[in-house]
Parts: sequence; C-alpha cells; structure tokens
Amino acid sequence: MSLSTSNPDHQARNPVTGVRGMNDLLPHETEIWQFMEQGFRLVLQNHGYQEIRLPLIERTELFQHSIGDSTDIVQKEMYTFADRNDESLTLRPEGTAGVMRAVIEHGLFHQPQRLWYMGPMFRYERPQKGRYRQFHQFGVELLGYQGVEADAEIIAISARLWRFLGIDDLKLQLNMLGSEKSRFRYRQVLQTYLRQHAHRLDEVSKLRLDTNPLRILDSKNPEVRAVLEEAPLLDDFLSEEDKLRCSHLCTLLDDMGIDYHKNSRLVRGLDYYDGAVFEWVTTRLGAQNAVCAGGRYDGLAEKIGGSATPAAGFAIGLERLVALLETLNQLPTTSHLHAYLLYTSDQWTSAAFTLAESLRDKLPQLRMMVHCGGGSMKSRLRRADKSKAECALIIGEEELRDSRVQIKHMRSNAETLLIHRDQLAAWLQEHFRL
RNA sequence: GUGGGCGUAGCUCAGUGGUAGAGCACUGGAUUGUGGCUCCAGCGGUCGUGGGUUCAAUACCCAUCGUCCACCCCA
Repeated sequence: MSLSTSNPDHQARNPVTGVRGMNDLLPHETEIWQFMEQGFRLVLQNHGYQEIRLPLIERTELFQHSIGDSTDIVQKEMYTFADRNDESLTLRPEGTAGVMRAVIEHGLFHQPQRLWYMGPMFRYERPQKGRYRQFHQFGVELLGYQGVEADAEIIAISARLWRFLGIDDLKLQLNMLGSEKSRFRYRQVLQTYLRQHAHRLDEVSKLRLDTNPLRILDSKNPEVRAVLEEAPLLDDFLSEEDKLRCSHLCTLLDDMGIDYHKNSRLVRGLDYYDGAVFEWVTTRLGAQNAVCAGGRYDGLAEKIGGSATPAAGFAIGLERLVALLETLNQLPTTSHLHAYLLYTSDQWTSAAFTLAESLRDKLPQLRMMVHCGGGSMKSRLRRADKSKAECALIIGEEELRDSRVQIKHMRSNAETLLIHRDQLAAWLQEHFRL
C-alpha cells in the first residue's frame, strides 16, 4: 500500500488542514489579543504578581488526582497519550494543577506566592461557540493565605481587569461551597432527596446521583431544575466558620464596591474547589457564558502529594473574552505606519533599501514599510494607501538626480514636499515626534 | 458522544434538473511618475468528497468529511 501524499495532484485537491477545534489566530485578530494580554500583564504586575511558565504536557496522574477522576474533563476530555517509554502523559486541560505541581516541586511554598500564567489548554470536546479543543486561559493563583482577604484580592483583580479593558457587561456570581466536611453532610442529604425524585431526572443527572450529586445543581434541564426548586440548600449545611467566611468576604466586596449575585446553585466542575467559588458571566456569548471562573482550593496541594496549603485563583477563557470584546466594540486603535517608502521603477530598488536602512538606523522608532513587488506607479501608491501609512516617501529618477525624496501626505491634502535626503530623518523625527 | 443548520470564486453570498453569477478583494487601463471617487476590462470555480437516480446533477437521494449552533461540559 502506498501513500498518495507524494502525488502533487492529490495534494492540490486535499490540502493539509488544521486540526478540528484548534484555531489559527490570523493577523487581523492578533491585535486585539495583544491588547488584552498586555493589559493583563500590566495589571498583574501592578499587583505584585509574577509570571510562571510551565510545560503544556504533564503526567496524566497529576490531572487525575487534582481535577478528579470522576469529572468529565478527566473521564472523556483529556488528550492523553503514551510517551515512548510508555509513561502516560496528557496535554494540560487547565492550568492550576501544573502551577501547584511546580510550586511544590521547586519548594516555593516557603513563602506565599502571587502568580499568573497564560497559554493554551486542551480538551477533547465538540467545538462550539466559545469552546474549542485548543483554547487559551489567563490564570491567577494566590497561594499561601488562609484568610478571605485572599479571595477578595483575586476577585478584585478580576474586576479590575474588566475595567482596564473597558468591559462593564460581566456579572459576578458567587457561592460558598464550604469545607469538605460541610459539603459531605450536604451531599448525603441532597442525594437522599434526589433519589426520591429520580424518576424526574435526566440520564446524566441519574448517573451523577452516585458520583457527584452536587453537579446536578447547575443542570440546565427544566425538569431537573423544577425538582431542585424544593431541594435542600447547601447554605443550611455550612458550618459556623464557613458562614463567617462568607459574610466576611461579602463585606469586603461590598466595601470595595464590587457587585455580586449570590448563586447557591453555582458549583464547579473540578473537584478541587472548596470554600468560595465565583464566575463572571455574560449574556452575550450564547451557551458558553462563563468568561472567568475561580475560587478557593485549599485541598489541592495535598491531593497531589504536597503539604496542606491554602490557595485561591481564577482562570479567564481568552477566546470568550475576545468574543465579548468584539461584541462590545471595544477594539483598540491600531498604531499605523508613519511612512511607506516606494520607488518609481525597480531600477531604484537598491537606492530605496539603502535609504530605508539609514532611516531605521537614525530613527529606531520609525514605523515604515518599503515597497515590494513592482507594479505600476498607480499600484505602488495604492499599496501605500492600503498600508494606512501617514505619508509616502517617493524616490525616482528626478529625486535621485538631486538627492531628494518626495514626501506625499496620504491622510490629508497637505502639499507634497521635496526634501534633501540628508534632512529626511530630521523631518520625520520632527513631524512624527520620534 | 447526541441533535439540527450550512458547505458555490481569496472573502461575503445569490442561483437553476441542461456543466455557473453578483458585491468586495486582486491586476491592468482611462491619467508617459502620483493613491482615495468614478468608469472600463481582466484574473479567478473539476459548485467539499465519493457513490446513486437521470439522456443530463452544482441542484434530487445516500454516505462521508468539514463547519456552525445547541445538548453535554466548561474558561
């Protein structure tokens, strides 16, 4: 059997495509991503957080132990493969587990850590609006603080990120899951209640009855939701300490002027959450409405073999945030070129490139594009126009004869200038305040 | 994994059982070396792929792949 890939005809008809659910970010999109990323970096830097960069691949067991064996992510959404030595490895489906692993592994827990990360995550799911197999998260982790001021700090940071980006559309949903002990008691009671109404539950919820009954709480199924109307509330099973933490956190948020909505049905899909959890949601993105989610996970470090360490954090789905920015028309203004250098005929190519190099040497801040690809004068100027440059710098036979350069303003009707090439850099510096 | 919509030019989309069109984009010209506006011309498609029905399929049927949306799940 022979592969047909060497047949050019076959290749022409079947070009290699990208992988399903893994998107290319094309040039017209990267601008908004850079705007967002630079904003994030700045805000986090201003809060004293440091970046951490980690491998995309971890041992599979890391995610099994941290995210939880019974979760959908671990059970059916991970990109898991055997390494050449038969070790089971996995493309990270989220960032927190890796951060905890690295912090434990490198002994960073001797003092609290304020960390952020950004990068691609991988989950094998059917792609949909706001949900892709390779997607990007920006995450923040605050490690080593027991008190709710840590929860308040990360929520305040998230709120500030929205403000920085000019987003006022997101609403904060908040819930208190409580300690493992309170959750366990509630779980029993909820299970008992739901078993009595099992005939009204859908298939998925029935399966969850045994594995993870709390997850049924955020079901979208109307019938299931009807059953939940009468269900016992998690709030009633919280310990005094949990309640105190909750009210303290709410007070802090109130004092900072951060609005929130208490949602007792908000449970998270990853097993490691406990204490306060939150989501920032929008109504503008269809079904995948959570742009940012996080909470406290004091138990996580122990689950992956570290010593008990309090921790809180959140992650932002960047594709979703970009989509939101686009609906809100919060696009940044682009920084256009100052100049487009063109020559009237290809016989002056060398003169043009020589001039360009000397200008770049003298003016490192100069944003200039040099013409490539020949064409008529008309098309050369049209290219200059399309480049959105402020002015065209033109050289041709006449200009070269007496060492001048023509400056043509493309965005105004200001008169065309002829300037000696020795004075061009000075003129550009002055005109564009370089 | 389940359900539904959609695959026609680089992009956005019309269209018909008799092998295809528009707008935008691109190239050239009207304007010997001067963009934008206008006009003219040109380039560009085995109508996703494979099979079936038919004298004839881009159109109808089946399959398959891709894509989008929703379920599920989550950021």
